Amino acid sequence: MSKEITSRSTDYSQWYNDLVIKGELADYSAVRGCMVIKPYGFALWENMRDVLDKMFKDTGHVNAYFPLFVPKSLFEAEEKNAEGFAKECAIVTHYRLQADPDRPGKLMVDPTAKLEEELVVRPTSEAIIWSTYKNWIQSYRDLPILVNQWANVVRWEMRTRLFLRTAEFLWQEGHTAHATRQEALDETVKMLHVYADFVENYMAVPVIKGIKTPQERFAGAEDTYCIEALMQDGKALQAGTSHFLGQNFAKAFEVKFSDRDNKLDYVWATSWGVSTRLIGALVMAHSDDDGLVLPPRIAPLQVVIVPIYKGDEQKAAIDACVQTLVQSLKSMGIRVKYDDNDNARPGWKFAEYEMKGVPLRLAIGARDLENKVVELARRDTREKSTVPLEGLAVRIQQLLEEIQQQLFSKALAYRNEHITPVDTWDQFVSMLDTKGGFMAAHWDGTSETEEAIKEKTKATIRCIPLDNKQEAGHCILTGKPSAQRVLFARAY
RNA sequence: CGGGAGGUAGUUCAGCCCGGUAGAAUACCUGGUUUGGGACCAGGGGGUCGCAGGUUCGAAUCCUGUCCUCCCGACCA
Repeated sequence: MSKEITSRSTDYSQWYNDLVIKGELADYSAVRGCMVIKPYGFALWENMRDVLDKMFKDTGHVNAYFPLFVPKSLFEAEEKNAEGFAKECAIVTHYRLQADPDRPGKLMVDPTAKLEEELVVRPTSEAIIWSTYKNWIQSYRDLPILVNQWANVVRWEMRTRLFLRTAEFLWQEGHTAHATRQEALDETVKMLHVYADFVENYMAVPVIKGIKTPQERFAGAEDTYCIEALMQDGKALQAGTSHFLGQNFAKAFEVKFSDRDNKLDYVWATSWGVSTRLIGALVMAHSDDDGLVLPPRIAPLQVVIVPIYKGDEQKAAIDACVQTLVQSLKSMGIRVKYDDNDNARPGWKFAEYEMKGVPLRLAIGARDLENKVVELARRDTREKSTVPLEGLAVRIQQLLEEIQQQLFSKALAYRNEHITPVDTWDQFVSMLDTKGGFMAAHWDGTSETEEAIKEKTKATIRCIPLDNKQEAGHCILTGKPSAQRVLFARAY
């Protein structure tokens, strides 16, 4: 039919696009590199956002909102940060349009409405936020500041991909200010763990927690911590980052505080973020050639019920039975939909909800009603079974939990199988090409070698895992001594 | 930004080479029969052919420009 999906083996990229478009997560838009997030995709984002937001609040953070625009002079204050983002900034230079005298009915930029100072559309908000924190902080009593903002940002990427890299995307960015280096470091690591907790336990995507090399570090950070996930095509995806910013932004924006001994010092900072890119990770981690597979804890719909009937009489009997079931499911907090739309037949609905990744599907017909059973189908395993109506709601609740665990276990097994220790250059190259995934390899610790490896293989160091095992060895490229293995992969 | 492909009905596409007033499937609307894996019959509506210029008696078709998308590459906290 018109909704066929390209298989992963035929064309992985096209498969991904098909899922996003045909699964109705998002659409292309009239704006280069920008997508429309459709209601189903946005419902998914809302679920993710709500869980994360609660986690942030449970760890003492509060939400605020800062402007979309950053005056250029503020933006350039922290030089490394500005330099890192300069190539992908959208700039507002004018504030008015006027009728175009040469083209009736058309508009042109009013050349007299040029801004004194250009405004940068935020690619990240450190600058505007730290220029504000300057006014909020005078004493150690004003610290810490633990603020998060849910916002959109713009990065003018050369090549975009739905969810994975769009010119505009939604995210949250935490920006915290602390009195001591240690406190800021603790916060950086704490939020990394929050992210890992969320991605693993709600999205069912296993991640490796680690530190970026200087080469891959956030512009303006002293250290960048990250969580790295593995996709089904063997490429890695950076799923979230948490940055220890040191005193860089405090110095750039002159944010000082008096400590207990009345000595002035610069404030210590962190920032951390995850974005709608996580949806891309989710899609690529679990889905199959029949469509999306969504983990129950964040699936917009957890259960769909499809009636099968001949005539109004049967329909009415099924309605009555389903109504009770729906009520008990809803009372347990389960997101359920009874799809009794008469325009689509059962087979069509089955295919549709499989495409959309609904974890559980119930089919109930007159035959089932007589036997007091329903047909229960799992999206993840495609298993179908006939189960009694008696105690169904509880069983569904358990099953959703089981599916959640199963998805994680499966993804974890795949991920673990794809961390390959390699000891020679030939092995490194051939495993990258044939198997993919992470290569655990020795590296001499220099940016030059890292760059050379990237140039030769397109593989980058995804991270140095936290609590990494120390082990003497030799760099796979240069043969120089190395104290530990780091994780290389080709990445999105 | 470089290379390749593409934009025609809501959607997927044919028509373009060789200019002559726009087509299929599907979706949609109406009525009926249906309903346990993407139903069937009958009738019906829907497109200034991405946009802007140009050539021509005449442009979906030829030419120029421009916008948007996809794939590969470069770039990318």
